[in-house]
Parts: sequence; structure tokens; C-alpha cells
Amino acid sequence: MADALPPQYSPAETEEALYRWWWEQGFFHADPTSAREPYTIVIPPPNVTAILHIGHGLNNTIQDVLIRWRRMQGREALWMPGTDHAGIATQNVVERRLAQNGKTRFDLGREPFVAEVWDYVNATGATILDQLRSIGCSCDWDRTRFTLDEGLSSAVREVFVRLYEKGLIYRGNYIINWCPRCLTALSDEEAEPEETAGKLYHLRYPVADTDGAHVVVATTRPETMLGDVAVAVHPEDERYRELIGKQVELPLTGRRIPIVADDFVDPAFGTGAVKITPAHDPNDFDLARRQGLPALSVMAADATMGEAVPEAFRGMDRFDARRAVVDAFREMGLLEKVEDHQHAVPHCYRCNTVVEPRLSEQWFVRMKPLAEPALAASRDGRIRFTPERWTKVYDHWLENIRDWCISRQLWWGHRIPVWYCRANGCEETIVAREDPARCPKCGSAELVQDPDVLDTWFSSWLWPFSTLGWPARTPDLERFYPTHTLVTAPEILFFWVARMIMSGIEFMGEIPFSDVYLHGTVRDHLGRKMSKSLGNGIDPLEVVQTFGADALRYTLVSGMGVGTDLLLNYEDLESTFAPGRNFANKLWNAGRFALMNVGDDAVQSLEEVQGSLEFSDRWILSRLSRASTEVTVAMERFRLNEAALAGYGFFWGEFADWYLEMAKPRLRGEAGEESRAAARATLVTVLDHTLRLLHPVMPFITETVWQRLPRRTDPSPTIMTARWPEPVAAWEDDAVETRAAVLQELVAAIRNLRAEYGIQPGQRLGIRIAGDAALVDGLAGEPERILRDLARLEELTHGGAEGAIGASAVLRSGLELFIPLEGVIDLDRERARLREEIKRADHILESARARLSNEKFTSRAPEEVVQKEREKVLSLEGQRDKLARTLAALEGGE
RNA sequence: GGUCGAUUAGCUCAGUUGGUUAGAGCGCACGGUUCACAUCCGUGAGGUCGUAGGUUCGAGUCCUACAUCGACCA
Repeated sequence: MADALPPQYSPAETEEALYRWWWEQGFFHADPTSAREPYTIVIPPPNVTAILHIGHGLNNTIQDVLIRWRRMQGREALWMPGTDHAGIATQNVVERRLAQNGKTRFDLGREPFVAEVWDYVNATGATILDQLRSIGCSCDWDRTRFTLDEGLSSAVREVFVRLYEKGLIYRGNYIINWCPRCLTALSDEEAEPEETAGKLYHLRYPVADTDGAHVVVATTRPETMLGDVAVAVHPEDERYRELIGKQVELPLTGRRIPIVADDFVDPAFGTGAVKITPAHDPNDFDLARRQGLPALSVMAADATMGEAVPEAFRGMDRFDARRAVVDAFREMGLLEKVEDHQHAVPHCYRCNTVVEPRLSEQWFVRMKPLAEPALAASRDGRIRFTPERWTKVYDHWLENIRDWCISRQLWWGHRIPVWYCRANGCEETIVAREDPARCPKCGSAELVQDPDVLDTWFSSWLWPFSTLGWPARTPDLERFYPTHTLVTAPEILFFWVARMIMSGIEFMGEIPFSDVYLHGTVRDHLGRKMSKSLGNGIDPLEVVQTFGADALRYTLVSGMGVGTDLLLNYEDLESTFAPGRNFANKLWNAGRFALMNVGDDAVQSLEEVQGSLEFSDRWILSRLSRASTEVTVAMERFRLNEAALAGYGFFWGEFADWYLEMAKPRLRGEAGEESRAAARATLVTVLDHTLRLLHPVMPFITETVWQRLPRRTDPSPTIMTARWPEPVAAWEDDAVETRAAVLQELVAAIRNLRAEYGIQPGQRLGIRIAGDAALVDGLAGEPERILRDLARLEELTHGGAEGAIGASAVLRSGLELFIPLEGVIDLDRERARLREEIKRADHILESARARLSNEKFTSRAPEEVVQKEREKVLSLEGQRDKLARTLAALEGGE
């Protein structure tokens, strides 16, 4: 079996079949009746029309690493998958498809259009979930949910009715953010400010009944002046005090409007006089209400100028109207000046159209009462954010929360469960869990349902419990709520995370999760966000196809520092994903080597060979135990990159580079049968544990190799549910590790000198070693054999060099190394090299001695630190002296 | 305008509570057909840790200011 393994790992051939096997065997499924402690993650549901991009790749890899890790730790791990109906986004996609045939949704009508969207969603909606499978996500697919499923829809209704009954949902006429392209209201969060280089227009409004006097107002949106109902100034502004109560002739309109005083006006901004357009600006709306001023809407839904404006402007697009109004002012001599002005203009987060503040009747959620308990949850630490700094952002948002506009003038989504009675004289509003047949007040059947749908986020804020069956009290809900970790990007902290916390507390009486892990954004090597329009994206599926899912996952996880963005070069995928690809190949080959060398004979357990374990066995077991601690601690702290790197460093840098090399002769039987048995047992044990440590990050290749191990210590049929490796205190051995460090330094030093003097790698050398007896003794036995093998030595003798010609080195451990190289060595070069070494030592010594001679240091620094510094000086002095003696001998010897 | 973050090797990043002779991967240079892997092995070069101050016996790490880039909120 083992020798059937090809020399290179080919992910394409193994991953898909392996995934199918996991799935069919039910390893992804979480059992609510299990006695194990649950661990739950709910997926941030991707848009149902989305296709996988690298950001999803990162987000879901992180979740999969966590869920696989906890599953191995013995938790009943549930990763709840699903998709979001994504109201505006999905409707836009289908509308674009209609537009290709020259049609609009209005041509179809509401019901046929919604049917069309369902067709589209049913045909393509599972795409992204399939794609998640190809990167290895171990979601519980049996539980896959969609925000428009029947169950989730009834949750939405339940919530709407409860909030309405509690007085937390109301309907009213207010200024909301309006997208004139999507033709719907948006929440404040959905209107994204974008820094724009705009203009500030200073317009002159003639003061009525005066001789040419005027006030100058400054505005970025001159077209709205057609809807002005007043000019406001600060009551204490000396410049305008006399004008308060007078009127201005509003140009172009023939209307007279008052000059009013209001504290809201900032005398320092612009001219200190502000035009008031209540129907098109939220601040003006508030001011108008305070002052009892009317609101005059001058724009239609599509942001063309409406009926209320002079004929010349009617039907004009808002930006054309802006130019026309400015031109008209210029012609009338009423344009004082135009300044460049940098300001933030809100854009629709779905179509990027400039959002227009618009006065309209919408449904709102009163947020203050919901926000307070959510704020308490972060303040008292029941909910922790990683990185921690997001706590402040979250708190700040909740402290300044505004009501949530939840109605959308769309057709795709949850219809608002509100009916209006149209019977004569009855104006009953009915809010109900079940569709009503008759008006409860007058009995009429003339009921009309509110045409609007709810904000998409009004269903996704219920996700952590609606997916588990709420409002029904299902076993799943009892078992898996509250969930544990939420993994997402900071962009949806307000949209989604904060609202889930509010709804969880309100409807479940309990926070929905205890940890929020916010990861960074994947960007290109120039730091730009990856986007379709820039063409700088990386297709995760292409990466999976070329390098394998494990390579993708390792590269993403190891590169993702906590709280930092991940920069990847899309122009050179080869080099971008090299870390993951190379590591996957290393795992494959080290595994392959181990399997080939262990062969098919029975492998004994570690206990059975306990008495014959050698130095190298004890060393690698000690290191393994420490690596287990390191990986686990890093995982617990959400430092997945550290966990991945620790696993990598152990597997490649210690197990493959050193242990396997040390064990080769023993595996060949050159050290006898007992030694071989011990090496085989150790090799298999360490590989077994290490594969498990790496499994969360590299699930496919670890399973593939693990399945072939001739002996496993865990009865699980899959590595997915094999026990997570715990550190083993009995394996940890400081003395062995110290001896190994000395040995490794020695090997490295010999290799260095070989390279320095261009000695053939195959040429066997004789060396001398001198130094502290304890150190030298520590090399006796297996270490010496290893030294001979790894450094390719012919002869190893103890004692000084005694004036012989050769290369020498003094190691940090204090050991002196001498390689007799008469005739090979360039003496000038050797002397220069030694002088360089001495200089280096002197340099470090200088600063260390200075520190020690500073009385303040010795008296104030902790004893431990001072002691360490003394030891450093002693060691360096020793090294320096030895180097100096060697140099002197070489100089004298000439 | 406010808040927060980043700035360490050519590139991408680690560097826990201040105390090591500042690390890794990629790239680069040199050398390698030893029967796991050239997606590899060995060796090496490369850093006044953004700038200027400060606190401290001691600063990549803490404080202040500035510069550059970025995010979020007004």
C-alpha cells in the first residue's frame, strides 16, 4: 500500500472523494441527544445568488478550523449553514436578467416576478454551498436553512408582531434614505458615505421688501432650493439678528419664505445662514417640525424633479436640475461663489447610486430599548470581541443608536404582516401572525396587505435561533442555543452582529453567542480591496483546483494575523500559495516516507517500547508535547495563524528536518531490532498526533495520511473525530532538549564550515571537540552517532587542536569545534573569519558589560535578569577567549 | 471634524505582561542526482524596528507629537 503512494500529492484525486465519504458517513452531523458539551457556530449566511470569493474562503476556513478543532476536543460540534435571500441584491440580479430582454419587473407584475426570482434561486441558489464543500467546510448540511424558508418566515412574523404589540414597531412619515435606482427606502447603515470632491454653492436670496439686500446661503445640493420653506440663522448671530422674522423672495419659485432663528444652525459653517428643505434633509426636517414649517417635496421617486417645481425644471434629473438651478442663479446675478468642497455623500450599498434623503411613510423599529441590554452584554463581558478594540466601536454604535427603517419597497422578501381595512369608515390596521380574512373591528373582508417587504437584515438578525427552529422550542434550540463563536468581517458589525445580539436577548432571553471573532479583509498586494471591476480578485476554486484546498486553507490561515488584513498577490498565484502548497507536499512526503519505512509489520505501542526509547525518540516526544500546548493555546486565543505556524514549524522544522533524519539508520535496522522497534513506534505515534494537530487547518491531506497509518491510538474511523492531542507531561524532558540543542548547533556549525570552505558534501571529515565535560558527555551514545551521520564524519575525537591547521568554531554552548583541514583551508580567510567572530562577540560584550557596570541596573532590575546578563557575559567571554587563542595560534603558526 | 488601526529584511507578516545575540515564509546568492520530497536539502547575505522627543536601570514593545497609509463614525 505504502509504496503505491506517488511522490507528489495530488489533491484533485483525493479531496472530492474524501469529502463525499465524510458527508455520507454523517461526520458533519450534530446530534441534539448527545451527552457531549455542544459547540455551535452559525455561518454568516452568504447571499443566495453569491458565488464564492476569496473573502468567503477566508471567513469559512476560519470557521471550519474552529469547528473541526472543537469537534476533535469532544464537543458536539454544530456548524449551521445556510443562505440569505438578500432582498435588494437578488431582486437586482433578476431585474438585470429581465432587462436583457427589454423588460422590467413592472411588465411582469408582482406575483410573476417573485415566481421568476424563486425559479432563479432554486436553479442557482445552492452554488455557493457546493463551493464551500470544495474547500472542506464541515457544515451540518442536513440543517441547511434559507432566510425565506417557512420556519424562518414564521420567526420573522412572530418577531414583527411581538415588537408591534410591545410598541417597538411603528409606522410614520420621516426622512429616510432613498435609493432612486432601487426605488426603495434604505436603513442608515445601507447608505454608505463616500468621500466626494463636491462643490459648495453660495446662493443669494433677496430679502423681501428691501432695496437689494440679500442673505447668502451655502449648499451642496442647489436643486433642493426649489423645496426651501425657510432660511435659518443662529439666534445669537449678530450678522443676521435684524433679519429674523423677515422674509426672502425665493428665486425661481415666486414664493416668499421666512427667516427663522434656530440653535441648530452652526454660525461658523458656510455663511451662517442655512436654507431649510424639510422634505429633503433630515436636519431640516427636524428643524421644520420644531418651527412648525411645512414640508414641500420637489422630487419624484426616481429623483427627477416633481410637480411642485417651476415648469422649466419638471421631469429633470436631479443632477441636471442642479446645473440648471446654478445656471439660472448665475444669470440672475444671484450666484455669489462656488467653492470646492470635500464631503461624504451617501451611496446605496447595493447599486452605488447616490442616495436621496426622502420624506416618506415607512415602518420603523424603536431601537433604544433593545440596545440597552445589548450594551450591557459587552460591558459586563458576557460577549467578548476579538480583537478587543471592536468592543468600543460596538458600544459607541449602540450608545448612539437610531431607529431602524425596516420597510422596503421591493417585491422579493418577507411581506410585512400588516393589513389595512378598506371598508367605509373603518381605518383599522391589523398586525397578525396569520393572514386575517376579515377585519376584527368591522368584519369587512376588504383587507389590503401592506405592499412592502422587510429589510433583509430583519430576518438575518434572528439567524442564531430561527435556524434552530424558533419560535418552536425544538430539541435543537434547547441544545445548541446559545451558540459560541461568531466569525465575520467588521463590515457587518452593525448590520448583523449587533442586531443579532439585540434580538437574541429580546426573544431568547439570552445572548446569541459569547465570542465574536472579527477577521480582516483580503486585499491585493497593493492593498486594494479585491473587486470584480478592478479584476484583482483571486478565485478560490481555481486555487483549490491547482494547489488543493489544504494549500488554500493553510495559506489563508497562516497569513491572517489577528486584526490585520491579508494581502495576496493575484498576479502570481504560484508564489502567493507556495507556503500552503509546499507544506501540503511536505506532509505528503514525510508521511509517505514514514509509511514506507515502517512497512507492513506490526507496530508496537509506545508503552511497549518504553524501555528502549532512545535520545532522539525522547527528544521528539518532548517537542511534540510542547507543540500540542502551543497549538492549543493559540487556538483558544483565536490566533489561528500562530496555531498553523506552530504546527508547521514542528512538523517541518523538527519532525521532518531532524527526527526523520536521525531515525533513518535505525529504521533500516542498522542499530538493531530493538532500536528499530522503538523508532517505528515513536515515528508512528508522533505522526499520528501531529496529523491530528494539523487536521483543522489541512483536513484532506491529514486524513489521507492518517488513514494509512499502520497503528493508530484512536479508535475513531476518521481523523475528524480523533481526540485532539493533549500535551503529555511525561514526555517533556528539558535535559534531552538541551542536549539536542547542543547537538543541533554542532551539526549546523560543521555544515557551515563545510559550506564556507567548499568541502564536498560527500567528503567524510574528522573533527575534534573540546569543552565542558558535561556537554561533551551529553553527546555520548546516540547523539554522537547522529552527529556522525548528519555531519558526515569519519572520525570524532575529543580534545584540543594543539596548533594543527584547520577551521575552528566556538559555539554558544561553549563547545569548541576543530576540523583539521591542512591544505584545504585558506589561512587568511580563516583568520579573517575568526577576527570577524571576535569582533561580533566584543560588540555584544561591550553593551552587556556596560549594563552590568551600571549600578542602577544591578540594583533595580530583577535578580533573574541580572543573573542572565552575567551568564551571558561569562559565556561570551569564554567564547571570545577561545576564539582569540585559536587566532593567536594561527598567527603564530605562520 | 471625531474615534480606532497600521508603519519591523526586497515582498507578505510574527514578535504575548518592557529584559534573547529581533524571527518566519516567499524572493535572492552559493553548493547539492545520499534510495520521502528539486513543491526538496544544506549554507549564506539582507533590519540604526516610520520620524522626533519622553518615561525607565533597560523601549520593536509604554507615553506625546508629527508624517504616511487605511478603516469606521459624524
